[in-house]
Amino acid sequence: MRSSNADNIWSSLNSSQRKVIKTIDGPIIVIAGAGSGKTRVITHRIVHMIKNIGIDPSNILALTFTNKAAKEMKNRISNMIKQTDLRKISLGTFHYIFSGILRKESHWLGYSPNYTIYDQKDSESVIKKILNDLNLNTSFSPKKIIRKISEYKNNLFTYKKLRKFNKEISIIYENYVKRCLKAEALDFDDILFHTNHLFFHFPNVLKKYQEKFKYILIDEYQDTNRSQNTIIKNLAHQHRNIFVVGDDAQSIYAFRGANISNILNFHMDYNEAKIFRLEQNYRSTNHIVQASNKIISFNKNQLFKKVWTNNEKGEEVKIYSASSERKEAEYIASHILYLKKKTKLQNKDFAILYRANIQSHVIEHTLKEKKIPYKIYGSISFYKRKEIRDLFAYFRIFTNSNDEESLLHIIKKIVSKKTVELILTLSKNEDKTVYTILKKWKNYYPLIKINKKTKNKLENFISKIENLRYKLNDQNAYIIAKSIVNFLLKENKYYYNDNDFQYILDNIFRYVKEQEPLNNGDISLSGFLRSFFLFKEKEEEVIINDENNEYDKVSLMTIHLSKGLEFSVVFIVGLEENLFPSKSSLDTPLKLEEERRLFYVALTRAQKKAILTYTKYRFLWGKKIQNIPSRFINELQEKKFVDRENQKCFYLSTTTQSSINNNSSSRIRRDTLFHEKTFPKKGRKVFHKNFGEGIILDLDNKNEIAIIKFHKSGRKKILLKLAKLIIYS
DNA sequence: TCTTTGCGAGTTTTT
DNA sequence: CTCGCAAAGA
Repeated sequence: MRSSNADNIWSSLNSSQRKVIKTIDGPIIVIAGAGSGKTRVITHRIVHMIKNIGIDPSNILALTFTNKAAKEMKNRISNMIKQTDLRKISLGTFHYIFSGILRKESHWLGYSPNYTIYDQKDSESVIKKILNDLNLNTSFSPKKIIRKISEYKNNLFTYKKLRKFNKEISIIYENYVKRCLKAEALDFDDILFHTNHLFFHFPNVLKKYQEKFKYILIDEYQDTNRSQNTIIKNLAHQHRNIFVVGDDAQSIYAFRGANISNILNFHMDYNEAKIFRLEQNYRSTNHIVQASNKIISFNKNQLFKKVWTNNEKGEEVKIYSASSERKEAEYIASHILYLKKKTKLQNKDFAILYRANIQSHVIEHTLKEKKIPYKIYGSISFYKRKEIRDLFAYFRIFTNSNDEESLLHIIKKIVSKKTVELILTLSKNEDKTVYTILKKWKNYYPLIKINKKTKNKLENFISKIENLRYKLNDQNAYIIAKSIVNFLLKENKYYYNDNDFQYILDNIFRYVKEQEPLNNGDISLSGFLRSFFLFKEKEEEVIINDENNEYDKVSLMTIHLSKGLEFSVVFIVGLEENLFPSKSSLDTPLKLEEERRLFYVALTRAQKKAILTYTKYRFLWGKKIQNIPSRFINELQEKKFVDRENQKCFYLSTTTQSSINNNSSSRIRRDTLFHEKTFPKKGRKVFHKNFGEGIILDLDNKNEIAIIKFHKSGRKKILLKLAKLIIYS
């Protein structure tokens, strides 16, 4: 029997979407073009499965790549089914879902359920210690090493297998794995890697989850890496009810190990698989759809698909050429104001998308100047603050006392470096964790040479921590966190002694509360930490410059972050060779195609209007560079759907362009052309992020260092290469 | 032991 | 410039 609600399920769908939803059993792959109602298909399918077919919601596993997508899906479903049913669905990101399973099954792997999650900073610091300990002098930075290890893990390559190919990295990798195990810590890749390990070595556990997850749905399948795909294959092996949705044209995470061949090879893994295509675009105007089709046609590697639309033609895709990045930003700002006046558009209907985060500075400044409220998506800044990192170190050792990174972070502030080193050596010799040594301090301190004061300090510290841990056992996250803060306020005279801290704490909790729909009511401290460390990267940072209008803001973000979103008007900025496509992508055709897909993603975010901008000169990384317009602009040279707002900008044919790219001497010559107005010059007015307004008094002969007189803070030497400086013309 | 100073390195995209 | 680290100074 169908309720009226269930009828609504069908009314908003077209016939091909309905067909996709009605096929429940067996492997299914849906190739869904941009704007074809992908999310709607997944959400309605889930609702249909539960309400019409009667499938138990706890048998459903739905995986997404971003927290944003998971949240969006939950919201949409929640309007159509019972709350109790919603809670039973396993819906979330790969990392979130499998970190939960690892918590439940951790005993198989020798971990505590309260294992710590290491972020990249933690991993880097572990690598640094390893390099120190092993006395290795590699040419690779810890960052590069951890990226390499990450790549291996995502391809399920163990250090043992690696030994033959790259001994040096393999040894570091091995040490890293052992240290993480000892600390009971998992990094992002471990969450997937260990899940694979679990399923591979413990068939009974695998069987349990195969039985539980009878129906598996995966969004953005083109972004799965090997590690993820293997988990899925194992889980789906028994019931084979696997439903994946993807668009090869929108694969933009190859640098993270995403492998398009997963989508191309789906029918090899499941030869009975049914293939559906969703090709009608509901999002964008005809001109935008045409332009994006044109762009993607330049890629050789792709599945056959023809995205089309019945929507109105709309305006042409606009291309604007500015003289400098400052002028580019001004154009964007004034164009927003103009469109707002002319139409009913609000701030929130606009998005400004860029390739690299660094491009946001000038735009932010200009928007502020023109009093346009905006918000910027990116990493959260408050976690970078020292107090917060300290506080979280305490949180983490409360849930997992073996977490070496966090413990050392704290101890370093209490005793000297030398003492820390002595303890570390002791821990190594005795093969005990640092926390164990401190806990049985009476047995251990006679073994090392330290003075009485230090000895007492540590003794004091550990007994207080142990007391508190005992007292707070099993309390909820909020109570524990509050007690820790109080404890710190009493103990340490340093930085936190005011309401400031309470405010920050409230912020953290509010943030996690916002994620609650994803977190299914887990209120333990380790649950809190898990969601915090898995979600924190994606939190949006809102810069308030208009208190009255909390929700109506222009969005600024990288194109990567914009995936899955849509806006009426989209600005894609900085369309210049070496920036977009990025410099490092130019050496291989494969990387270049990924950049093109990235551009495709950007363009297809737009519903009504897309505006592409590029500059002739850009002040980037300390140099004034004369830019060549991006090849993507060239690829759109079709009068039908493109409108060049201001000029006959100097187009180069593709052949000329590539010859310029290959010829580095001509590029150097271009770099040295400085007749543009917004570049540093004596007497020019500037604005500095910290020092405010000023005037350039002098420049060195390479134009690298400027002497600037600031109205407020006086004379300063400024390194142009790195200062976030805005130069007025 | 705590604070100050000085130096080198770093810019693609992120779960 | 900003961050982190190491060595010198108080």
